[in-house]
Amino acid sequence: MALSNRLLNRAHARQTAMKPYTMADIAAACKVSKATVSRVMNGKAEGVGDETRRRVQKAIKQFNYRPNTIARSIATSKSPTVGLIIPDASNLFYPVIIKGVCDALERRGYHMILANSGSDPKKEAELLVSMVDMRVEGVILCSGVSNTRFLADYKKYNTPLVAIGRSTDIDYSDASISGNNFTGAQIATRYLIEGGNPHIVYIDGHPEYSGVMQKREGFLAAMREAGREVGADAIFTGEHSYEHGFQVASLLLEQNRPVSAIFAGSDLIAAGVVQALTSRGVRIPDDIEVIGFDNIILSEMVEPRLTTMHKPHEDMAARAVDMLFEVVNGSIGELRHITVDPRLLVRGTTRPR
Amino acid sequence: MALSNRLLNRAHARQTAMKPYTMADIAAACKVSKATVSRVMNGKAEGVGDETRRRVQKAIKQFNYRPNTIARSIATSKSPTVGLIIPDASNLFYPVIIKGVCDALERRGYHMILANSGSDPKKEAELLVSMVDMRVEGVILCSGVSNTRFLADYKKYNTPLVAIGRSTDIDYSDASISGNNFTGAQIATRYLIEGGNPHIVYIDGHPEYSGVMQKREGFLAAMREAGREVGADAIFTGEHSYEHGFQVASLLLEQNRPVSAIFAGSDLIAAGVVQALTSRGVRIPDDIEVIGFDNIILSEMVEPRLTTMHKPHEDMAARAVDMLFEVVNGSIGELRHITVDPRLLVRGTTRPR
DNA sequence: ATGAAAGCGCTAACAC
DNA sequence: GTGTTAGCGCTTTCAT
Repeated sequence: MALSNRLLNRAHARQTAMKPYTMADIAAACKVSKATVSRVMNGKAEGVGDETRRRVQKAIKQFNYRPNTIARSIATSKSPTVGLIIPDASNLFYPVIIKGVCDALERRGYHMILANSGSDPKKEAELLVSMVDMRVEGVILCSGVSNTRFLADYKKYNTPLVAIGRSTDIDYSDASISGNNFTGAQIATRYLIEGGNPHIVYIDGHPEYSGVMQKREGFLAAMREAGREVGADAIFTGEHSYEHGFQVASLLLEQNRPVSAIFAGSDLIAAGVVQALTSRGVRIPDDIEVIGFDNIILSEMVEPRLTTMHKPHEDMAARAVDMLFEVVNGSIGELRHITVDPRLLVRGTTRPR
Repeated sequence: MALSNRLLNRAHARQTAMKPYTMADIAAACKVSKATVSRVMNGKAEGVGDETRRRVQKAIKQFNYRPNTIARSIATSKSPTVGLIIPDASNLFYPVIIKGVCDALERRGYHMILANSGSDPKKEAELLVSMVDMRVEGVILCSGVSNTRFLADYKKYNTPLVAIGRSTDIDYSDASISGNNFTGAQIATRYLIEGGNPHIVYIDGHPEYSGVMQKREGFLAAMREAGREVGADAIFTGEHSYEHGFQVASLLLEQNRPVSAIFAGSDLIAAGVVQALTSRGVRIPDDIEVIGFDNIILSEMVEPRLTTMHKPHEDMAARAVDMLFEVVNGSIGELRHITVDPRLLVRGTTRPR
C-alpha cells in the first residue's frame, strides 16, 4: 500500500511537472512488479507469461513509455555511446569521417558524442577526460598533434581509445588505423618525377603534425632515389588549409619561379593551388601538374578534378569503430594497428603518361 | 563499520575489475561522508571546512577520481547533452552547422550527440525518440523533409525542439531559425534579370523540401514581376547535389539550349554547374552567369568563385543553441521563430553590373 | 512466472 | 561544518 501510494502521488506529480513515465508507473498500472516490466522491455523470452506480457505491452503503448537510457546505463554501468574527437568539424577532411563513424555506431545502436579539439593538445586532453566522465564505452580520436604525455597518462582512465590517422605513437592507443603517409608521398612524387618534371615543389601543413613529417620523408626519399636535389625553397609548410595552398601558389607565380609540378600534402591545399593557378591563367596540367592527398570530396569538385592519393576514409572510420568494439569486448587480435596504403588516383591535374 | 567494510571490499573489486573510483571511495579514504565529497566536487563555497576540503581535494587528485556524469544526471534528472539531427554529415552544407552547434554547446559545458537522418522522415522520427530516451535536454533539428504528423505527436515527449532551416511547420518546434528562401531566390533572380539575361534557368532539389518550394516561388515571383514567362523547361528539380548540377548543366549544353544565366538553389548544385560549364569550355560569367545559394565554404573554392546568396550559418547555429536553452529555462521571448534574409554576395560567376 | 530487495553513483533535503 | 537518509529509474539476483 505504501508503495502504491507513493506511485499514485508520483503519477500525479508527473502530470503537473510533465515528467516522463517510469517503469514504476507502468508496473503500478499493470499491477505487476518493475522486474516484470523490465523483462518485457528487454524482450526476455523467458520469465513472463503471455497474458502478462500483453498487458504490460499495452500499458507501455498507452502511456507512451520510453525507458530512461541514463538510468539503464547507471544500472548496467555501460552507456551506449562513443566519443569522436576531431580537430575541426568544418574542415572538409572530416565530414566523411564523422559520417562513417556515426553510421557504423548507429548500426550497433550506439550514439556518437562529437567534439572539436581545434588541434589544441590541451583542449583535446580536456575533451578526452570529459568523455571519460560521460562513461562512454570508448573514444575515437582523430588528431595530428597530441599531447603524448597526456595520452600515456590517459590509460589510467581505462577507456578504450582508437586512433584514426596517427601511425606514430602507436603505444598510446588500443588500436589505430591510418594511411601510410610516407608511401603515399613517395608514390605521388615518383609519378611526378617519372612524368619528366624538372621542378617539383612540395607544399604541406605544419611539420609538427606526424603525418606531415612522414609525407615529407616520403617526398625526400622519392627525390633522393631519383638523384634529385631538393633545395630548401622546394618545400613549403604552413597551415593545412586551402588558403595556404592558394598563397604559396600565388607566391610561386609572382616570384616567377620555375615550377613544373606541385605535390600538395592535402587536397585542401591542392585545391587552393589549383584555384590560384587557374585564376591567373596557368593551365593545369599542361603548364603545371598538381597532385593532392586524401581524396576528399572536394577533389572532384574543382576543375580540373584533382589527381590525388586516395585513402578509403569511410571504410577506415567503420573499421575504427569495429576495432573499438573489439577492444571493448577483448576480442581484438594482434593486428590492432592498421596502416593502409594510399592509391594514386589519376584525374585531371596530371598529364596522361 | 559495515559501511567501511563494504567500501574496502569494493576498493578491492575495483582494483581487479579496473572500475573507476566512486565518491564513496573518496569519502571512505577521507573518512568523511559522500555529501561532503559532493560539496567539494561541486565547488560549494559554503558547508565545508578548509581543512576538510583540502583533504578531499587531495584524495580526489590521488585517486584520480572523476565524477560519473551519468550518475549525476540520473540524480538531478538532467543530462548535459543536446542532440543534433542532420540529414547527412558528409554533405558539405552541414560541417559549419555541426561546428557551430558543437562549439556553442561546449561553451556551456554541454555535449553534442550527432545523428544522420538520411533525409528519411521515418529514421528522423526514430532518432528523435532515441534522443528522448537519452534524456537530452533538447534537440536541434535540421531537416527539409519531416514527418510533420510525427513532429506534432512528438510534443508529448516534452523535449524541447528547435529547428534550423525550416521556416514552415513552425508549430512543430519550440523555436526555429531559417533563411528566407523566398526572398533570397527573388533577389538572386532579380539580379540576373537586371543583368539583362534573356534566358534564365533555375535548378534546385526535390520540390517536397520546404526550402525548395519557397525558392521556387521566389524565382517565379521575380520572373513574373519582370513580365517574364517561365517555361516548364526552365526549371529543373532533382537531387540537392553537386552531381545534379553537373548533369543538368551538361544536358543544357548538349541540347544546345539558349541559356544565359543559371540560378541554383544551393552552392553544391552551382558548383556542379560551374564544373560542367568550364570543363566544356563555356566561360563563366562571360557566356553564362551563375548564382548559388547558402554560401557554403565550397563556394570560395571553385573557379570562378561563386556569386551566391549568403546566409550566416555559423551564427544561425549558435543562435539555435541560445534559443534552445531559452526554451529549456522558460526565458524565451515572443520572437521564437527567426527568419534571416540572405544577402547577395557578388563574386566571380556574375558579370560586373 | 513473478515479486522483493538490493544496488548502480550521485544529489539534495534535513538533521545534528 | 558534516553526516544521514532518501531517492533518481533502472537491472539483477534471489526467493517464492
